Amino acid sequence: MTTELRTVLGDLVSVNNRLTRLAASVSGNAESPAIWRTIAVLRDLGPMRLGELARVSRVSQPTMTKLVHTLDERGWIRRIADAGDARAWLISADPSGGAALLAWRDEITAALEPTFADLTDDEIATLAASVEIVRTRLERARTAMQTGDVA
Amino acid sequence: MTTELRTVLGDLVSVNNRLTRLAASVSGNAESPAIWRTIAVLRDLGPMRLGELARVSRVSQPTMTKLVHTLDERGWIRRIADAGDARAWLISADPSGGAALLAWRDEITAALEPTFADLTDDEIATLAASVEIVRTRLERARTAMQTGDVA
DNA sequence: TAATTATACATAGCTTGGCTATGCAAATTC
DNA sequence: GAATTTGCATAGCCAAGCTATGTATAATTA
Repeated sequence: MTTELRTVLGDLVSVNNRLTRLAASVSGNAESPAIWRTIAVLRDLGPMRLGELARVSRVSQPTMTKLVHTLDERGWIRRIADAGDARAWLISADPSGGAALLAWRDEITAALEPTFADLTDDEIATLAASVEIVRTRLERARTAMQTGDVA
Repeated sequence: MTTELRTVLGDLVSVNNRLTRLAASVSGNAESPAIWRTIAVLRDLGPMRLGELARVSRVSQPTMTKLVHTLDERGWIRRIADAGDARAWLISADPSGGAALLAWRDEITAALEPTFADLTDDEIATLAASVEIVRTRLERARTAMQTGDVA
């Protein structure tokens, strides 16, 4: 029923909010979630223009300009001039950026692992299935957005 | 196996990161995730001292002082003097804060619903189960922390 | 009991992530 | 060729996060 779907969605966002803080705090807090999110998007979806990267990441274009600047300073992305449009850049994840992302994931998963160590195989499968469900909806929201939809 | 657990945990944090942005962007962005997270913690766990609220929320004490100040301005929490310790306050969710939280949840879930509308009952159950799994681990991390543990 | 140490919260000051408004140059359209 | 649209950058603001430090109360201990 719709009521239950809404409840679950609300709980999902709420719990995620706290999990994100937990992940940030168990890592050394060296880099922000926004940095890792941006690299992850680039790795998952491939090189794209700055504006599209902003839309996919659900941040404003100026915010993405800043993030890309920071990532560029770290050497974690490449800016490739877009042949055919002198205004545009293609933003691509540098291998070092991917490596940094993996290192961060290692760090937080190692820190979180004890707390989740007693999960059964079924529970792990449940989490994996949920990740897939949310991932497909994020992708859907992305493509819907491109066609002018709201959510 | 452990490898798969780590992969799932990393994916979970990554996907949540993007979902949090989606939720923030579909809402009017009127208030920050930190505000809602704090009220949610107070509602779930009941009144507590500012310092404990900071630890549970995984933010520093000065950050929580600021958040509580903002929440107080909105009238969404109450500061109750702790009888027996003149330094301490008990922070309690005001009914208006709970109402504001529910209104925000209504807003974001209404906005997200179309994207998730085609979920089967099984998929909804999977999401609900995941929420419960993560919630229990957050609670475990909280109590472990109080006994001096790291994660 | 008086002095010391520890605790609870507040303040100061910084960085980063987020936003809107605006500017500028290149593409596109008329 | 002029006007409009588009893509990114800049400016300037606020909130959330941090560390370092201050201040008052508790707790401890000499």
